[in-house]
Amino acid sequence: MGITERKGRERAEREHRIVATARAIAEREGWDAVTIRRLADEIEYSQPVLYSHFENRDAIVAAVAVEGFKDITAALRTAASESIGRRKALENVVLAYLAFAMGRPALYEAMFVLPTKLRFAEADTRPELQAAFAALAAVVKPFCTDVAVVTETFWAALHGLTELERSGRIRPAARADRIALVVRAIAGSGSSARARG
Amino acid sequence: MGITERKGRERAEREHRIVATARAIAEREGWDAVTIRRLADEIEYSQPVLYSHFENRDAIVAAVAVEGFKDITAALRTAASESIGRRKALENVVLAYLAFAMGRPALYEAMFVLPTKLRFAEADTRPELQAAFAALAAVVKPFCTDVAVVTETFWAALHGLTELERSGRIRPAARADRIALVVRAIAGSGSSARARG
DNA sequence: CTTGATGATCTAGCAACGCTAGAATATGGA
DNA sequence: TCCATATTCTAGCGTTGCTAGATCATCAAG
Repeated sequence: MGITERKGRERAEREHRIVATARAIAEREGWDAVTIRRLADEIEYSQPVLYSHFENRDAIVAAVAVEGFKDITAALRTAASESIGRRKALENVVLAYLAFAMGRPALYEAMFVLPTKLRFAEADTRPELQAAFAALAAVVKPFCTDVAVVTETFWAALHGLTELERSGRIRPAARADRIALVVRAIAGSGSSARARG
Repeated sequence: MGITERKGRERAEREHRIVATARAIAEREGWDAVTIRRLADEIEYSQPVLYSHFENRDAIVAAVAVEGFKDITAALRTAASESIGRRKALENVVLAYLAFAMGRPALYEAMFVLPTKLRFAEADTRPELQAAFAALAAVVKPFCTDVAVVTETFWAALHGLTELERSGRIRPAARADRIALVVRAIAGSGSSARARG
């Protein structure tokens, strides 16, 4: 009797459709357009059904954010693995990070700007978030001893560059210069402590 | 016949009260609590009066943000001027920036996080915003040639550190280490190009 | 002083929001 | 066939930003 299983699958699939629809609307029209009524319309169920899946609207945004962390982790890992040499890896990860943020502004917004209860750097941190952090740490590690601190600061620089550029507070034209600055700050200007990998 | 002038003064004073009230509510209870009805209540006028001063709610938030930029400019200037030596000035400005952001989260949110039409790095940039940028540039200038690029990157790092720590994504305990890292990245680890001031 | 126009202010209400109580419907075992 | 359970829906509450149209105060002209 796979009845319960079938119901469970259908339920899981519906939940996935909610998240996918929310993400699609947000990326096309912004998060303001993602209303419970609109989502209910698009998945062809009434509004209360959404609340049997998620506690409230924020929980839906958070679910999209978690998807975003999976995606960015994959993007950063690819950027690192396709690079030759640790310095190039560092640089390509920076480029990949900014490309991700600029290319999917709504997704990035869900991950970092909108009020969320997702926590980092704590015991209950979700694995998706830890994985993203680890992907950043991987390319930083060859250049330092205190990996955690450097990764956090590195990440802060990337996030700051993203937000300030996205809100028009720093000059887009100077992006490459700023990136070079960050890379040099971590990898050093000359050949680093040990020779190139 | 100062009638028109008196009316103008009263109007300006009422506008100031709106902004001050919005800021006060936001800092005490968060921006969600800043509703048009609430503001109308507190200034003892009806709601449409607010719309004779500001186009919409966002414009009120923006007005508070501009006040915030004046405040942070003052804080950064003080931190710099009270420091002995350019490296200490840089370090104290970093501390002042983070103290400002952490001490007035709602104000900082209005300045950087909430959707605003305030622009930077453009012709129509408001003087308050330029002044804040200049205050950061002042302490960076002794350590580099391309002041604009370094200031933008410096600012991005500060903003990133602020946001990631405020949203619980990096460890508060490691703040001092991260700050040291940023300061060293700009000022250099040993004595900088020229001797200390 | 009265009148009429102008501008300032208010009352009342619209449409949309997140969310939920309670009715209606479908499901599956006795 | 009947009932209990679980699922889904209808309808609506309270709140939001914002606005049309009524009301009121002000002041120059007659």
